[in-house]
Amino acid sequence: MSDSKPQRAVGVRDVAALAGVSRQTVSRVLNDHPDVAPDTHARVVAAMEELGYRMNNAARALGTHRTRTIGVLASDALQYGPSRSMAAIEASAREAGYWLTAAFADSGDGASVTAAIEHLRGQAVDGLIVFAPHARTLDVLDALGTGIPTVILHAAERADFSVDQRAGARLAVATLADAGHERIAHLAGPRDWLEAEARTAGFAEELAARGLPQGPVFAGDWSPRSGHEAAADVIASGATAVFAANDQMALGLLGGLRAAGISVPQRISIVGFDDVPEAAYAWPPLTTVRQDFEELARRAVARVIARSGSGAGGRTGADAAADADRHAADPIAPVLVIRDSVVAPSA
Amino acid sequence: MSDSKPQRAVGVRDVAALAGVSRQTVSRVLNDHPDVAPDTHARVVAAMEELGYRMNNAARALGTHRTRTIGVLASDALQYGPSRSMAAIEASAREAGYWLTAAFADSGDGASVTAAIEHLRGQAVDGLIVFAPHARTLDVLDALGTGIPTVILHAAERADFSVDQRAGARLAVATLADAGHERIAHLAGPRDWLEAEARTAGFAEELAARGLPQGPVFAGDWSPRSGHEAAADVIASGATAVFAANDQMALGLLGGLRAAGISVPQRISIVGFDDVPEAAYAWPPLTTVRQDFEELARRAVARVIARSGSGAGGRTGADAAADADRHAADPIAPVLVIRDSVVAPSA
DNA sequence: TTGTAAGCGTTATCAT
DNA sequence: ATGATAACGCTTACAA
Repeated sequence: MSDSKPQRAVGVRDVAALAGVSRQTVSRVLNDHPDVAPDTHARVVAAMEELGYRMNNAARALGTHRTRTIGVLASDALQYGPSRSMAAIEASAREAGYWLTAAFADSGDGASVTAAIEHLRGQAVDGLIVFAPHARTLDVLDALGTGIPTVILHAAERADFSVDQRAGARLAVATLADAGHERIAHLAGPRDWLEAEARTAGFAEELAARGLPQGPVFAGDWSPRSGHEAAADVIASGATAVFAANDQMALGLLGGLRAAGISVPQRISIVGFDDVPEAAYAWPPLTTVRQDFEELARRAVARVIARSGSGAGGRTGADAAADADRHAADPIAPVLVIRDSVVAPSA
Repeated sequence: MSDSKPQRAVGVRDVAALAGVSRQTVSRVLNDHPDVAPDTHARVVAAMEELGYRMNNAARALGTHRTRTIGVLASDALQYGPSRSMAAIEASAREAGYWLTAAFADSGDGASVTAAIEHLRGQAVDGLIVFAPHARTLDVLDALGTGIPTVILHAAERADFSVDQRAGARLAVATLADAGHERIAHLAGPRDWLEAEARTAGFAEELAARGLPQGPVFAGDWSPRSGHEAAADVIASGATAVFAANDQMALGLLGGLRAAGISVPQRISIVGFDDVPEAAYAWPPLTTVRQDFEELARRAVARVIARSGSGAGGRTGADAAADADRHAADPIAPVLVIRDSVVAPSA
């Protein structure tokens, strides 16, 4: 009962008093202002230490109209790529002294995307990183108009930054073709997924570039199940090789082929996409295409911070500028990881 | 050029003016206060609509000392369990009108955990949900003392809420034993992971309960690679069955066994843990133990909100109370998913 | 280089 | 049931 004061948290006021300066000077120290005498600075810092001062972000945000928070709309965050991106984004953001507010959504469901965006806007984030694997996500975004710096990821050619999906697909097909395959099938991702379409386009392109016949395209949904189920179609098609749009489907296909008594790679060669941890230790180890999600995240965060920091904020002019160079950055090149699921065709 | 005003965002002030009431009344509507005349309420709501009013959370937080934000320290969020939990937590939080601020960390690295916690505290979150797969995370947490309602997850018996890891392991071993296996090996997760230890304990318990000899325990690191590498040891041990502490290792082991010419399940039966999507479509489809992460997330979010809402905030008294019933909630029962990787031993 | 004064948009307190 | 007024903790002018 020594003190009946309502336990007020220490604020700039207290620090200022202890250091014998004004609140404003404390604020200057807090914000690394150039014009503070070295020893004043030291005194303030010491006072902060002694009092265990912690900034109140709400108060700062109220004054500056910036929250140092980036919102991430992580659609389909359970997929391998998005989950990797998410973790990498957090690391980059934290390093830059930013916080991350996350919202998840099912990108196939427009309402869920809208809800997530609204949620994030309500949080007054300084910028947005949106995973838009699905074209519909982009439509919703355009319709809503976020009004703040926004970076689109996981949307193939329509993304602000991306790993070159088409190039990756061509790499995969090239591997198969180089091994001598001519009847190459494609196990595609969902048609309304931008990255799936880009991979399918790359598949067709590489085939065309080599004068090879267009192979059959089977529709999957990224899941191991769909890969498993596609096995019958693949066998029926007479293809000697398959480019699967992701590793999960490739793994499922592997199981399905095995179950049907078809040996891989002797009878059918397979190339996947993503290089999930399982890929290297499947039987046979899967040849696949790896994407650099860390680099993707780094670029995205840097861009959002730069945009929000330049003061332009949510002005429409800034948005136009953003649009202008949306496609400027070169896509990141994927790399082929060669393992044992590709050999020359047996016939 | 019609208006040179600096584009001030609409606030309660504007809404109040348009509705012909005071700011305080608008605030009451915003907070669902009981004492507002129905038609006043309607008028205010209409005004908000018309002006496109959006609450400023920073301002609200400044007044209330609460941010309606839950911090999530998602250690090892790339693992299957944590990533599932994360998504589920976000859903629960959003439903309750809360935001999520995420920080990721490598739970094995104390410094990274400390940094993440500090980061989150700086954000003034109302509560914390911490994934503490690693004992060290718990130690760091205790040493730091968060000062706010905190819920521990993914820490086996030391968690506030959990899926019963030991029971799950016993389920797995029981399946193997029921099939007639007597030489059962365990492919364990990292020893300093609490959930790995709990699964190993369950393994030993079930064996003991049945009067079966304790089988060999091989150390893995959750990765498919470690499962793959354990194949040789498993073969050398003469075990006819293996309980793998997670599906990724089980899948890697499957590949390793295959590569060594050992057929599964004919020669060696396997049970995994997690029921990852790949498990059902591996060859053979993997029998495994499924955890209900959604339920886990629901409970965690409910608890954090309840604790932070009761007003006790960061008082030590509340912390003591939290400790008191930390182990009160019954663990969630895992369920066995029977597929084709278990048969009777051949010998 | 440092200090003073005036907000930022909301909620809390006390009236009415 | 509603209003007036003072916080909340910080930052941005503007002054000195």
